Amino acid sequence: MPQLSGGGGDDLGANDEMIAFKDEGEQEEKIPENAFTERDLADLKSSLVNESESSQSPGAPAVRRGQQGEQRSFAEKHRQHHDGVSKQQDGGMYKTAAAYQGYPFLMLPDPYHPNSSVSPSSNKVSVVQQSHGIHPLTSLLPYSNEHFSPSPPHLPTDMSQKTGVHRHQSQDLSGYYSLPPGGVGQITPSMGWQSQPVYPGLSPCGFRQPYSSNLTGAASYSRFPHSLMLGPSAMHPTGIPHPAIVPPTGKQEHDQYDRGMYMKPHVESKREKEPKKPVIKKPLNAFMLYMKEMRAKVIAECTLKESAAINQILGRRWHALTREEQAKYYELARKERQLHMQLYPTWSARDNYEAGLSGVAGEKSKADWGKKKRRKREKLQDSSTGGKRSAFATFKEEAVPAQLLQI
DNA sequence: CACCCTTTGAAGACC
DNA sequence: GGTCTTCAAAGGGTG
Repeated sequence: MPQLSGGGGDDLGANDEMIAFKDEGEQEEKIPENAFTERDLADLKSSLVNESESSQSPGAPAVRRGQQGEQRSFAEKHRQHHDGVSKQQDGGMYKTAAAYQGYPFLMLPDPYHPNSSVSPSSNKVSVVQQSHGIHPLTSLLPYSNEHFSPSPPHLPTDMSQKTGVHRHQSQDLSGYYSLPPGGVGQITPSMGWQSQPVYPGLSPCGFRQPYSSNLTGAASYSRFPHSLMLGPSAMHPTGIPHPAIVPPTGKQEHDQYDRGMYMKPHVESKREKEPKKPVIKKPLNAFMLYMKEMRAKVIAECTLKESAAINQILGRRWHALTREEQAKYYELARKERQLHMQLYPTWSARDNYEAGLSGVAGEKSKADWGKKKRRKREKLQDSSTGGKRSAFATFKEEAVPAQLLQI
């Protein structure tokens, strides 16, 4: 059963990792242009995506050599670079945190201002605010500034009401069952920290932004996500319909979700016969929340559609976020976890370990389960000599448009 | 049509 | 306790 990590220790999720992020960015920023000559071709290729996204920044070195394989060892790198590289760029914002002294605030000046967080041109990919894209739990969160208040009203208040939590939720749930002022409809506006337009009109991918997004588009978002249209299949055991309960249809779940799926059990006509156990999805972590929000913009800006490539860009952007910016997503994620825990106190991530394979708990045989595990293990073993990285490089080479690679 | 790819983070499993 | 594995989202690509 998921638990809050040490009550309060969960705040901001992973500070350590964020520190690492900064280190990464720092390191990437500081590495000389020619430093990558030592890197393998895969690294070079993989860096191209980043270059493509950062090249729009005037003056930006557009060099971010750190790659996924290296991102895990930034603490070490940090030690190597810290003395030499902490000379600039901290902007004085995080001087109290030694680990952030070298953070490259100039590295990626957040070109994705929130005004473009909604891409009218993207009808397929949702951002976190979009009704069809709101994560089951994300949609429940009141994305108001209160959300990030110094002393968030999460656990104590929420838990204090936990006795009746399954029936009458606390304010966290009000965003779902009855929105308070500043509920879901204000999700995007609340992301005001992103609203500093930087290099307006210049796409992070080196292209003029092909759209002029604005938040008015979000106005059309359903203030009451499809959760309110939930059908019986999405009923929480407590009787409260909740969108985190996903019909166990594997990949289909997304489509169903996007269409207000919970009231459409017939979508899965083939498997209709078998009584399905609803699958309660994991709460989204900070990065997932970030991805949901930013995906549409990246797609619009980069004219990319491959999620893998987009995720790479988003991963880099995530690292480029300031600590404050990330902290807000960590806070959102933390609230999601709390809410999830309140709604599904008996739920465990383990529940989806097997169910997730097919979307139907227990549908997949243990043999299949083991097969997948084995597959991954083999992949990892292969990657010890570049297996994963090679696949990564290959993917990028093929998936990332040539124009992006030529920047 | 299931799975892969790709990202980060959380949580469970395992040693 | 540290490490490994899985799953969250997303959608084009692949076999």
